Amino acid sequence: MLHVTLRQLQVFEAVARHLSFSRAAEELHLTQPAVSMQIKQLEESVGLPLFEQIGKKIFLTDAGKELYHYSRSIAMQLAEAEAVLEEMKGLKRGKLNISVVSTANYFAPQLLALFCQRNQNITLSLNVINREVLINQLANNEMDLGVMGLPPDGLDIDAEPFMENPLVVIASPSHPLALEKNIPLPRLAQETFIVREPGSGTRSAMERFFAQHNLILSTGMEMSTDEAIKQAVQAGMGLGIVSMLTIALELETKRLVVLDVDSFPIRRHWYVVHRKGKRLSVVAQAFKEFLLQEAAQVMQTVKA
Amino acid sequence: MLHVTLRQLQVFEAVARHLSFSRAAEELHLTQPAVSMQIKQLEESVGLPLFEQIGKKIFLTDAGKELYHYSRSIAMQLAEAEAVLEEMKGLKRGKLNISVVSTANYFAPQLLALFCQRNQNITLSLNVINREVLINQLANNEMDLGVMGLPPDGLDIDAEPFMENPLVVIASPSHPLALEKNIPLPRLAQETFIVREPGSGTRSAMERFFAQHNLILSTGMEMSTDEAIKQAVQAGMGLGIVSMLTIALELETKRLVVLDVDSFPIRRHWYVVHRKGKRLSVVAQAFKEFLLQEAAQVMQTVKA
DNA sequence: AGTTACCAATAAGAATTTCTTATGTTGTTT
DNA sequence: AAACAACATAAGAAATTCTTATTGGTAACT
Repeated sequence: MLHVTLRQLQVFEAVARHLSFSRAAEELHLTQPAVSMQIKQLEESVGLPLFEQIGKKIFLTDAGKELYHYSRSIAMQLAEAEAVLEEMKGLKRGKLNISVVSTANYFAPQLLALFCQRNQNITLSLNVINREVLINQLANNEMDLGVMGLPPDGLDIDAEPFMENPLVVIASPSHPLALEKNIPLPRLAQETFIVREPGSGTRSAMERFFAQHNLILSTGMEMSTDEAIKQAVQAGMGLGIVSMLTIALELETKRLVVLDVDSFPIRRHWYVVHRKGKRLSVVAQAFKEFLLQEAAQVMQTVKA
Repeated sequence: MLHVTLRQLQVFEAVARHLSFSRAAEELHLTQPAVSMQIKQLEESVGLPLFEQIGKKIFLTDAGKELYHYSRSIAMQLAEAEAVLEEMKGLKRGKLNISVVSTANYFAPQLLALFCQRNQNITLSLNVINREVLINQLANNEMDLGVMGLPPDGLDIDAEPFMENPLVVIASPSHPLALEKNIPLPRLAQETFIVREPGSGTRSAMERFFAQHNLILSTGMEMSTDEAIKQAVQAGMGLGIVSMLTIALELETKRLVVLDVDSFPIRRHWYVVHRKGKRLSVVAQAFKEFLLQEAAQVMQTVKA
């Protein structure tokens, strides 16, 4: 490999531009011998003379002309790199890789949209995956930030709650319990529940809740999305437990109702998570703070 | 300006590629701490972290990914520059700027063509100009090599003869002297000569020759090209003095004849010239040697 | 848990590179 | 011939880039 230094190329570029060692030295705030030496070394490692002196003036040799071309090109690249990195420091630009758990799909896009609107030039990629995959990504550092309902225990995770995530029992409006008030919790044991697949956050939260209250719930069908559960509940196939945030539309259009069960809603939160010790990029840090400080309020506004 | 070194970028590129400081150190035949330091300095001058360590593995940050892109690009440029310069060293490639005096136009192209044929990848530019302009270019280092009939005295010129350049007297076949033998030189004083413009090499050689032999020649028309002189002589407007090389075609087709005058032909030579002290490029050097060693022979062959 | 292995960070000093000052050489100008 | 302008050269100072030796932290294996 050619043993040229960037310094040599910079000096060379200046000399070639001025066609003068002394002028170049001035421009670079160097002494003239320093320039001479750099050029000499450069010529040495290139193996060809780059300048020729005819009388008082100096000229570029053919080799010099070629190298001048490349020097300028490299200088351009560097300047561009500098500009890009400088922008990244100022949050003006950056990439943000976010993974959210399926359920968050009902509100995350709105938050992301708002954040992007405020901070132009940010390239954002949103990954909607289930809880298990997200935990995997977290372990392998394949994303900047994650949003999930309940951070896992084992791993070293930095998780902070930023918004409420009430789980409620939903039913078709025609369900016998639809109009009742203060339904006692044990009453649910008689009902069939349509649940998410094992590994889902909602599913495990639900199981833990029933276990805590010494209830055995009869699970009917398993569905892999909240959307499917809502459909099944609407069709009268049983009750469901979902995040309040996912059913705004169905409540409004009276396709579903929330049952008034004792001890409900289950009070949970949405967490923004990243692996402990991960150095967040400026953009990621900004988005995290945006979530912590404004997400709850923003979602309220949207709902109203 | 960013104070990055090429070394830093090289080291960074290796680390980014291997995602390991130790592997990069091996590849570069360095110790691991050396790599650590280079990266640290690079991060310092960039102002952003380039890697992040999660557990045992390291990953590129966004800034790192950007810089990686530019590092590779710069490395490519350098490799390309190296290849080009390496080729130039080996004569495989190069540029050659040659200026020839107008008269040389009759043979120079053939020589150049042969040289180019032998050495592919050489970019050649041939400049046909008159003697005065050529001397100017010589002084200003605006060309690699020149070909002229008589090198100027004043300047520091390195001139070497490489081929004969006999000047002969030409006439129309219908001219009274056309068939005479051993025409005495003074006889020419009665004839009218069609000559090149002042400043032309042929013109001054001619004037010097007549002055040496104490003859006053009567010049009729002045023409700025040898081609025009030949036309005029054919038309019977007088005699001409031109280089033998320029009239091969006309002799063959009997449009012109060479007069058998005493002391003729004027024995001159073609010279390859460059400013003294000029560092000839490898290509230029090669062409010069080609002229010195083969030109005469090649032109013989072509004529025959 | 304790041990081992691996990887990167840090510290100190050696080797190398890159500067500056001082001076020499060459070609141009007066 | 002398003065000037421009690059080359030499020697030593300053800065950098290495190496060796050591520390700290994480993961894997008894």
